[in-house]
Amino acid sequence: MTDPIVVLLVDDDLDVLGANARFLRTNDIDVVVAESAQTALSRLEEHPVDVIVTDLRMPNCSGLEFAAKAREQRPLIPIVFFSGYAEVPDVVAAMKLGAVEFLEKPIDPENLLSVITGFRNSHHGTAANQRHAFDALDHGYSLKMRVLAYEKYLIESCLLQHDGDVANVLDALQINRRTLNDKMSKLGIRRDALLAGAGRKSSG
Amino acid sequence: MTDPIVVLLVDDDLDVLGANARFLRTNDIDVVVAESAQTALSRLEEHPVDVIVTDLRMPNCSGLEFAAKAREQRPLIPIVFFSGYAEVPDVVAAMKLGAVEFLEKPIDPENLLSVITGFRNSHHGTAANQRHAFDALDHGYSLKMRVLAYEKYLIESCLLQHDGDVANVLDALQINRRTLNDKMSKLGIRRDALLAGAGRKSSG
DNA sequence: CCAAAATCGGCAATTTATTGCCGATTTCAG
DNA sequence: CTGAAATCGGCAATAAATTGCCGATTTTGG
Repeated sequence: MTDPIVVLLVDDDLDVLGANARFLRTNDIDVVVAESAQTALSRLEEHPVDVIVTDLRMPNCSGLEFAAKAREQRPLIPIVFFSGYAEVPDVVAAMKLGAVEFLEKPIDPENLLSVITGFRNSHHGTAANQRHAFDALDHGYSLKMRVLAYEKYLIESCLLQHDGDVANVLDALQINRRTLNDKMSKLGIRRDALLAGAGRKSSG
Repeated sequence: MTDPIVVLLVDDDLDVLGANARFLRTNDIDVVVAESAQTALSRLEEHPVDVIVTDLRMPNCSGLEFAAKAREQRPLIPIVFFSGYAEVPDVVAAMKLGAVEFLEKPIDPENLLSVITGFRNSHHGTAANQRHAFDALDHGYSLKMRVLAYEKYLIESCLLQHDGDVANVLDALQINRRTLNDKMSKLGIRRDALLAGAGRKSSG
């Protein structure tokens, strides 16, 4: 039995918020709730959140603004939006921001659950932010070197995201197991050291 | 400014198709038209297309299916969808497939033009908008795809930096000329279009 | 127009990467 | 400790990328 998934659920409608939280909890999801973007940002600092599920439309601060700020704290965290009156531009903006899913209100609880648990197995949505940091070390090396460095970065990120579960990494990267092992060897990626260094997710 | 951008415009409504094509052509866009997904795939083989602009809903083959097939031929080509009755799941699916933009019908021609020329301008300087297309591929794509996207980005940047001088690029990237040509062909990089878009610096 | 230089694609030899199969080792739960 | 599951590396067949050489085409400069 692995650690439960921690979901940060954000909705200004307290009835809906409570109902969804209750449903997720009965399905072994660890739910942290917030009724506003501001509260949610505080919760994000306090708890080791794995997935953010947020309403797009909220009174003070829109879901998009909240997502942008949340990304500053947690660049790699998957964000799921939901909304009842989403216009196409809203959806496009959310997806460009790196949303991994966009659900329509009213939410089908079973669907939400399957989306959330889906991340445990195949984790989509690598953040764009992290690559920006990566790009900094660019100039002066050969194409092959830079591409290899990028490949190394991608594999390490994916390994970390999947908590070292090789089978999941193979699925996410769509790569042969033997090939992954060869690449890791050649690129000097050590799975055990990576996990030890990251200090597996646990209590926070 | 000979041949800035080649756009493959796909729409089963021939009136709309013709009108949009005409408008783009009067604005120095090289437009290849197709009234079906099947025709579009053939056009894609015949012409050096830079951007695909396609209707989401078409009789035989939906825009999503077409986009998936088009990606097999040209994995990194930017795709812009438009649709009049788009549901949220459609938009989400399109964005996950790597769409760079999603427009609503009726199309504002000026808006379409600015989206398309946005790609051209992106070739200037640090390729900010190009990065968008590049980032879009990050959602659940294979390691190979992501590495190819990065390789394309590096080659294009280097070409621009050296003002299209292939000999300098070979030296900078430490790569064989034959290999560079193969990669450019495979990745859909066209030196002339790249330089036309960036507006070649004349001297020094 | 010509001539020189640069760019590009076809082809085949060479090198490298990918993959499946085998068993060895490690990890994990009881 | 024991058995089951997961991970890893060696090896060889296959697939793909890289490279040099050839000439064709395009661009540059008179």
